[in-house]
Amino acid sequence: MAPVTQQALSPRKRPRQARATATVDAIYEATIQVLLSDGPHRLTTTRVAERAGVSVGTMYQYFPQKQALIHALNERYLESLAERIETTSRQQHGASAGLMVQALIETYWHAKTERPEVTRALYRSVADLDNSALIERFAQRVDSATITMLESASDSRFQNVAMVNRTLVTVIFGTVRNAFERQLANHEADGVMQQLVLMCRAYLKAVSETR
Amino acid sequence: MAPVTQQALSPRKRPRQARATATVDAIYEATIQVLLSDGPHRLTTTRVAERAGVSVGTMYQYFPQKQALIHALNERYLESLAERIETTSRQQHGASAGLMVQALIETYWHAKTERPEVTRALYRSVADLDNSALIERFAQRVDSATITMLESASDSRFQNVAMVNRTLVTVIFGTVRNAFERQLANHEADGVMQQLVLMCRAYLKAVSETR
Amino acid sequence: MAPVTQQALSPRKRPRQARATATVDAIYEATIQVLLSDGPHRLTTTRVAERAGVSVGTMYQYFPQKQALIHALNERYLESLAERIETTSRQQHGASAGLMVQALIETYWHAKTERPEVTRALYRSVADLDNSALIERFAQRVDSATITMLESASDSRFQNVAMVNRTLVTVIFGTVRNAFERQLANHEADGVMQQLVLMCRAYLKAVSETR
Amino acid sequence: MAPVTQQALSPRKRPRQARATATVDAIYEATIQVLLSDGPHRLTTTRVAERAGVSVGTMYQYFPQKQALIHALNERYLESLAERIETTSRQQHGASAGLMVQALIETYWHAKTERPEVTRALYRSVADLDNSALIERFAQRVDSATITMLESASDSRFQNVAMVNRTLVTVIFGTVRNAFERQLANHEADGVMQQLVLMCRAYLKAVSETR
DNA sequence: GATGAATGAGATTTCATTCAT
DNA sequence: TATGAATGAAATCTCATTCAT
Repeated sequence: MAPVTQQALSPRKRPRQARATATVDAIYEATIQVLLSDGPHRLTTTRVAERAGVSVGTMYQYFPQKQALIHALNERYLESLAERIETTSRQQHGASAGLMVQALIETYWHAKTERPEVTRALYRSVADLDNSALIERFAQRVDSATITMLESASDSRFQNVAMVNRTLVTVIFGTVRNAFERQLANHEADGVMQQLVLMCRAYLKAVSETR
Repeated sequence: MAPVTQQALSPRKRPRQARATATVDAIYEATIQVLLSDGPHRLTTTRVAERAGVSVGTMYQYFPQKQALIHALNERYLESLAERIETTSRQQHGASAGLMVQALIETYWHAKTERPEVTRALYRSVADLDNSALIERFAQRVDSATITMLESASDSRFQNVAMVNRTLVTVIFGTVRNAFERQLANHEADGVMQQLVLMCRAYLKAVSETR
Repeated sequence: MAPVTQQALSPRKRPRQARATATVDAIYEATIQVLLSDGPHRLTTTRVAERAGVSVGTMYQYFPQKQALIHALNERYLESLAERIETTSRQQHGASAGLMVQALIETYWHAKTERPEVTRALYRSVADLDNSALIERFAQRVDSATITMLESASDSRFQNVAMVNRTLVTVIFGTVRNAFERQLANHEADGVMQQLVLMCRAYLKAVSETR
Repeated sequence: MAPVTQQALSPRKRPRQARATATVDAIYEATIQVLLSDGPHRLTTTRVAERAGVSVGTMYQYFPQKQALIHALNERYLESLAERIETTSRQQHGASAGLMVQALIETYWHAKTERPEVTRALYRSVADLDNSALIERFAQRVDSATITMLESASDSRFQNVAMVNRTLVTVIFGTVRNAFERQLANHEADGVMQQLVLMCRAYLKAVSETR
């Protein structure tokens, strides 16, 4: 396998013709399908190409390495996740802090559980990929959105909003992932999510000054 | 690759002699080394054997499949982690609930961060392994220990101790993993851990009846 | 294709068992066969392995890259060529300068023409290989042998033996190669070789002082 | 790859318009560039087209096969080389034989060294090409020109002018190539060229009858 | 004519696993 | 029992060539 350079992770060329765009989309979709049906270690370039209904050669026109595929997939996923969180943050602007964390938790949990196999596939796809840059970018977008939200809370004010935010985000994202991966029964998972809301609220009350 | 059967995942034979034990240990150590230095996709049987100073043939005496290696590695790790948590749980028996969660968080965080590369290597080794059975067993040991601990709290009593425990464990383990993986700066990570203690205590206060 | 590092050009491991030695020899022989029968651009790793009667995997145990094969082949060839020239140089020690160049020309010409297809195959195999290091080493061995020889000439003495030697070697080797590659008819090539002897002798007479 | 037929080696169509000529020139130039910067095994049709600023499709209008490109390149090169030699031969018509060989050596050496990378690139481009026909044609043009020249020598007359000429040409061209490929230091190469002149003159004197 | 997307055979290379010694 | 040579299926990736737009 060729060494993975940063540059090699971005698509080799942008599709210029309509045909090409369709091809790229088919490849994305096929990647997810293969990840789901065959698992990450059966995610091979030939399999993806076959499932996408294109030749390997075509795939390599757009993704110069296998890694580029997975990278692009994660990029897309984190992109859409960030957008959902930003949307929630905007919607909760000016609400009470309690409602904010509740909305955040729900958004994230839904994002992870609405297509659970996709989530699982993505978690597992990552093993070989250095996606710390992606994560970093994602974290910054999220932090910026949630801090803005928290600062607008109608009922609370925080001395060290950065730390409170970092704590909340770390706890919520970590807990959701863990609940997801522990494969809790549905009612158990729902219970944990409710308790998580409770917990975050108790925390917010403890660290906020009333406005 | 031969299909992975459950039976095939356990070492082919238990080491009976001192020499054999040393060999197996060398193999474990070598696996971690290779994982760290070469990454999971360069974790090959030849490389591990070479690093361990044995021949591939010998390695296959102890681990009938490559998967068995990784499986055994994770088993060992979770085993020792469970033991540490059980120890902590015993030590905190009868303490206040607040001290309990603090001890739990510290134990888990230390376990993850004292050899961070090993932790990272193990996280990454898992991609292709179905380790849900391992996780399940680990979770049960932990739950049983922490529930016993929580029930002995000197200052609190919980209506639904199972749920409270599940919540705490999910939150703590999830948060720790997330803090670890986000690669927070040291002081940030420490801050989050302190806040996590705070948060868990606030939660416990909210859901407990004074004894 | 992986980038060609210098290290990668030497055999990956030395054969330790008799079986392994036989394998390596078979591979060398097969490489020449394929080069001859299929031409350099049909020299593929699979073809060589097949012809050698081993699996590709085995071949890669000994030659980590396709280039390593060709490199080894050239190394072997230049090695034996250098030996022949050294032998000739020793044999002509103390002879007349005229006999020396005659012997040198004959040796080189025979070496090139006794298995002409092999010679041609090797010339063509080189296109992608940076064999300047090999050539350099070869040139030094040859220079050292021929200078020693020339200095011992019974009938001549040279002011600047290094230059005379460099000239002779460059002219002889170049002319032989060119005669070979121009595909002259046999009698034409023989004629040129005889004239070359004549020419070198005339040159030697012109630049030497009688002893 | 389609089998290479002789007919397929000539450009598919002659450029009739100025635009077409420019395109073909750009392709030639690009071929050399790619050969120089990427080496012969990275000489791909796509790369050449890209460097030439045309599409692959367009390139295939002019060169129906990749081989045709290299063939045409060599043809062009040998063509211009032959012309230079013819020019020199005409200029030296009637001069002394000594001046003739001197001029011939200088012409050839300059032709090879004025753009050394191009020379090297061309040498390496040839591996897979059967260019014996080209060489043959080139040799005949050269022979015819140099024989005519030699026959006009003011100071010498040769019994077997064909053989003398063949010898001179083979020696000079072979030596120049070898000096070039051995990568001699500049002063060494210049020295060899001067000695070569000396040598050829000594030879001519030995084989000629004074006129 | 020109373009460049698509093709797919085929090349290189890896690596889990076996088995003769 | 230990060794490590051998295996070969399978993976990644390339590139000459075609052809729809």
